[in-house]
Amino acid sequence: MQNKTSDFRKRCYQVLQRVPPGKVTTYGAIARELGSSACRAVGSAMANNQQLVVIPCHRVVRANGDIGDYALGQENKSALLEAEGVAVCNGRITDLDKYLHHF
DNA sequence: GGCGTGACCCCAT
DNA sequence: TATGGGGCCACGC
Repeated sequence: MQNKTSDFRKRCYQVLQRVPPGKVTTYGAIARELGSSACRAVGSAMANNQQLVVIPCHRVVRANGDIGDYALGQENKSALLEAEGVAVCNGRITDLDKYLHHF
C-alpha cells in the first residue's frame, strides 16, 4: 500500500522521535542512522513535515552548531529548544556536543 | 525517464 | 573566521 509519506521520510520521523526532550540531533546523524549520508534528503523530509505536532523537528540542528531552519521560523525553533532546556544563543547552540543525543 | 532543487555536511583556501 | 566548491539522496516537474 502506498502512504502519502514516503518510507524514507517516515524513517526520518521515527529516528527523530527517538530523541528525548532537552537533547538535539543533526541531519547528518539521522541520515547515517538510516544508512545513508543524504543529510539533504532528511532536511527535505522535515521541510515537507506536516506533523509538527507529532514530529519534534525543532530538535534537529546543523552539525556546525547552527539551529538550521524551521517551518515556523528559526526564532520559534530556538525558543522551543530553550523551553526544553537547550541553551540557544543568537540562533546557535552554545554547547552542541553537550546537548547532542547519541543514538 | 531526466534535470534541478533543497530545513545539509565536509574539506580546502 | 569567512567563503567556495564538491558530494550525497529523495522528491517534484
